[in-house]
Amino acid sequence: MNFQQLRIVRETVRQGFNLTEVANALYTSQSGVSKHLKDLEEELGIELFHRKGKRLLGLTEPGRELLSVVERMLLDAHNIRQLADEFSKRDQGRLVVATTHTQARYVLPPVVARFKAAYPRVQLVLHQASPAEIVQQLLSGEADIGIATESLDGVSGLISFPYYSWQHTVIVPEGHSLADDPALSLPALARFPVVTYHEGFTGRTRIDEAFAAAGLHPDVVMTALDADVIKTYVELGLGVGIIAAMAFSPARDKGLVALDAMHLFAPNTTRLAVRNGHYLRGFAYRFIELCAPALEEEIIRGEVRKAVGE
Amino acid sequence: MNFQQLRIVRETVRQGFNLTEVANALYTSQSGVSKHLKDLEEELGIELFHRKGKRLLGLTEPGRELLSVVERMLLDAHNIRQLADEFSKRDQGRLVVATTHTQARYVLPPVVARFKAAYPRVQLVLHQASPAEIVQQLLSGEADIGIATESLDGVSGLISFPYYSWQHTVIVPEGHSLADDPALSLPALARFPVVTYHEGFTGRTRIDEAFAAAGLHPDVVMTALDADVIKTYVELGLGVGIIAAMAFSPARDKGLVALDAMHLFAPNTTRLAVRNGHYLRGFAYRFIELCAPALEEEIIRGEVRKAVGE
DNA sequence: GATGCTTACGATACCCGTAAAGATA
DNA sequence: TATCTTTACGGGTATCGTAAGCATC
Repeated sequence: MNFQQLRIVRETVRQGFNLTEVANALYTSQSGVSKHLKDLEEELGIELFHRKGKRLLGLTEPGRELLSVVERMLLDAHNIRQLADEFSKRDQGRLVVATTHTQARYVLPPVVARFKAAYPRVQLVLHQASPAEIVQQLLSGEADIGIATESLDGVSGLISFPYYSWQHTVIVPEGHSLADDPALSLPALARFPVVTYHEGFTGRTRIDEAFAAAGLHPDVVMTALDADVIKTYVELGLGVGIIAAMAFSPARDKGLVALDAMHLFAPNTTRLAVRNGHYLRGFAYRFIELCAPALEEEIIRGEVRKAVGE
Repeated sequence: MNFQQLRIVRETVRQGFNLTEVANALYTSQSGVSKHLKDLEEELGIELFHRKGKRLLGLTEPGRELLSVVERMLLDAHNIRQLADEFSKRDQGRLVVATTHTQARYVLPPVVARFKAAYPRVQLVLHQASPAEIVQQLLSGEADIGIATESLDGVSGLISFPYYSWQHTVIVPEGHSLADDPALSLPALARFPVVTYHEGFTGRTRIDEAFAAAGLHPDVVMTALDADVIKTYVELGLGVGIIAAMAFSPARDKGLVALDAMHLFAPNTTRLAVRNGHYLRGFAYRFIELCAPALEEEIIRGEVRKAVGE
């Protein structure tokens, strides 16, 4: 049993049991992949894969049990390297943060600026992605830290922490009739076509919940992934927009007016997540502290430790 | 990085940083051991060991952190093999139970008999040892299951379960004056020389606590590891004996009388322990169920899972 | 001087990749 | 037929063990 064999087992599952793809992904020959799998199966004395003739179809029962252990072992192998770099490279390295448009555009810039100043030799990579993709990138080890308002909570294999709270705001073109309304209400809002986020993005859940609770069915004429697109179409008069409050800036967004909507939609909690059992470099903890000073290294390490194996 | 290197790292610590011993323990050459360690240190870019010239003295800070990950990886490697055997060998294998004299002699025989009948192809090994040694054997992976009344609780890296409760009894030679006493008391007992277990064995703690709470200082003239030795010397008139109740049998121990002592000493709880994160074969769970039917596989697996990494 | 670690070097076994053959859709 | 897996085989490399050299105690 060696690490290459374990990597091949993991990759075989990830690549949907196509050994040619596995070989490509691991930069090796497909004959070697095939042989390694057979060798491992022979050494262990069990079949790890269901086969139909020469095709691999899926994992056997022992294969499934083995896979979970293999995943942990390869994660540990990665952890060892990270740990070594932590001591040998200290302030050099790479930090991958997977996050949504809203965070990347309106929240993280000051954090990133301060981080880059503090750790100039760390290569900071921002992966902009959907909440679901962020989860995948964390689980696969592609990303070290994930930040999003949706999807991060309650995913097995991830630990997430509340990061900050924010609310939606309503935007309309200057001179819109709603702008005169001293106290905006949901029924008033629902009389206009609505432009807002896609489902599963940037607190869209809270928006739908609010309308549903009021028994309203707003006419959502357009959904977008980010506030910039929404603002563009609100300016064109397509409808009223509902966006994250921090995405609106009076100075920048001339021609638009933001209306207070704190009383209409429940607050959203953006969460910050890391993979369970994933060894983080020291500067990763510093990045998290820059985001939310309350999340100190010891707190996060403690949570991760508690949850290992869950 | 390969498994041999990791095994060598672990063994180097276990053997007190003597590479010659490491080579012997792993059945390989000492030059290879030396080279493997250097190769690994070079690959990781850090020093794992403190050196004074050519001698290894101990782990460095990164070495210590690495060791804990290495231990888990090697445990996982072992788990993979166990897991494979579970499917390929089913009812064959080896089960090592580390336990004390008292359990081995007076409690486990019926369990062992039933287990052997149910799993004739499993090699059942009983390691008789002191509670402290049992802990060591569990932690090192030498033993699969540990059973003892002392020491097993609260050891980090082990999970233990209460197994059953029992009490001490007082034994005296036939015709001894204490035998006429209708209600035995601690002061009465303390007037005679006492023969009982060594400290750290078979509930000795409870005995000491009881006397201390009563402000008594009994004259312990002899301590032994097991009840058979104690009985022998009580028969010779050396003193009164305090032993585990299940170690006395009127039919077998002629010449001795057991006196009720339930009201004198607190009850003892014998515990059953397994190593955290250690994959157990199916028959190991069956053995545990034979000991204590309430401890089903799911319960133990659940506890182990909860505690991983603690 | 005894013990213990490192380096050098030759034999071996293992791993990888090319190529051909066999199986599946 | 095109895709995919297995088997066979040769070249390269890494690992292992012997032996010698050199610190440490």
